[in-house]
Amino acid sequence: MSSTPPRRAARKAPSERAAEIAEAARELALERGLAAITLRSVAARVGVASGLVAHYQPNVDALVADTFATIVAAETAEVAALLARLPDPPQRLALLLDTLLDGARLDVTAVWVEAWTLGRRNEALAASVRVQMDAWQAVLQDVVEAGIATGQFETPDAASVAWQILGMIDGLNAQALVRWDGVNDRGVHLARAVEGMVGAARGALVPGGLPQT
Amino acid sequence: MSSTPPRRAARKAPSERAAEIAEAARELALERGLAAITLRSVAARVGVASGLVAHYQPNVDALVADTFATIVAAETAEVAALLARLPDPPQRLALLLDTLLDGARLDVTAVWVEAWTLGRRNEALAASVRVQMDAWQAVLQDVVEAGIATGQFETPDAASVAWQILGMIDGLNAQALVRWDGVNDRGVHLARAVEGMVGAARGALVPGGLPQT
DNA sequence: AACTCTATTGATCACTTGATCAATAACAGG
DNA sequence: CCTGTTATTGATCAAGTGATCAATAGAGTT
Repeated sequence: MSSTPPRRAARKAPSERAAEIAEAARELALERGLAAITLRSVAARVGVASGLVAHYQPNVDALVADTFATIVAAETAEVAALLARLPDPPQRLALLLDTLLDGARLDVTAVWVEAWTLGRRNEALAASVRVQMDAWQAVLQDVVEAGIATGQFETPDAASVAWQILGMIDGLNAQALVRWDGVNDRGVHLARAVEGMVGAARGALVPGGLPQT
Repeated sequence: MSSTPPRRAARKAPSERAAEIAEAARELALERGLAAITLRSVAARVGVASGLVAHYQPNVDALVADTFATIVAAETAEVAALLARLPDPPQRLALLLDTLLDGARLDVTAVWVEAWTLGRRNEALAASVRVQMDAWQAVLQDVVEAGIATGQFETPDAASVAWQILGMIDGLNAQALVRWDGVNDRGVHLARAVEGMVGAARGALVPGGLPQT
């Protein structure tokens, strides 16, 4: 019948507590957005006083920026790891498009979109956004350049094309955030568009590999 | 040497004052974002007491939603009017892409992106966003269908392609909001991608009309 | 000129936020 | 067993928010 268990949180090693705080902030961001990260909300989730959260971060802006970076870097690494297993550049690109459009990461997309806006008033976050965008672009550029090397792609400016593809993916995902219905064959349309941009053969990027049963 | 001019704002017709408030909110949104719309900030800009702003709107959420709609509807109408002067569908589509990517409307893009996020907590705004997205999509679908009618485009699903193009434009513009550099030939790449999606002839959508001097 | 309607005020309330800091208590090392 | 370090607390501050409403005063009508 003990109503409120222990009144004081167990003392932990700084690194451990810092990790708990980071994890709580991450969950909050994915569930309710970056704007839901406040000293009190994070503290409550960890089960700790608000002052402790402040103790571990110079300010809230930094916590938001770090949280954004953590979430997005994990996504980038995850997708990059997926791609690394496929040797063929067109297959890699097809898998990338397919994976990013499958709707399984809409919570991350919401974080991206929010970061674009919040970055206007949070310089640390803005810097983080630029870093993470560069990382994504690098992943894409790698694939495009690999395809050029094998002769399966042809484009004079892999970097620009990579940026372009990234922008398209972001836009389509942001759209999916607001409007699910109305758009059919998102993957197919995008694949077709990207084929044109990288100079791949028609159908080379069709998601499911070979069409038809 | 009169320090504070008139202490009380001149009494005006409700419709006139409402228009002033709407205009002030619009300017604030374009300059500092939708989040900068508060009872006090709008009131200060109009030169009026905060209570008066509240008097003209049921709540702040509604003012934000209305402001968003005003800004975006004006953009849509402006671009639609531009297009109406060109008879040829490929030319219309090329002009549309070129216009939306020219960077002259980045403030509006910022409002769009912010609305996607704020819509999560402001139902009126979310509804407004859906309406305005539909309006944009309709403009695009019109052009695509016109091209199909003349035989210059060929695609089985004009509606989906229109959504897709819209998503791509939004994404590229959002990207430009954060990163200006690094991306060359945005218009050309997008034109190439869209040509593929609508089934237009290669080069049919190149911005400047005929390439080369 | 008196009157009525209502646009306008601005003080006020309840809340939320980030930040600060003296006080407390748990742990480690001597 | 003591003692010093520091993780942790929670009250507190100032700032900002949306909303409310009695009081005020301007303008049109009679």
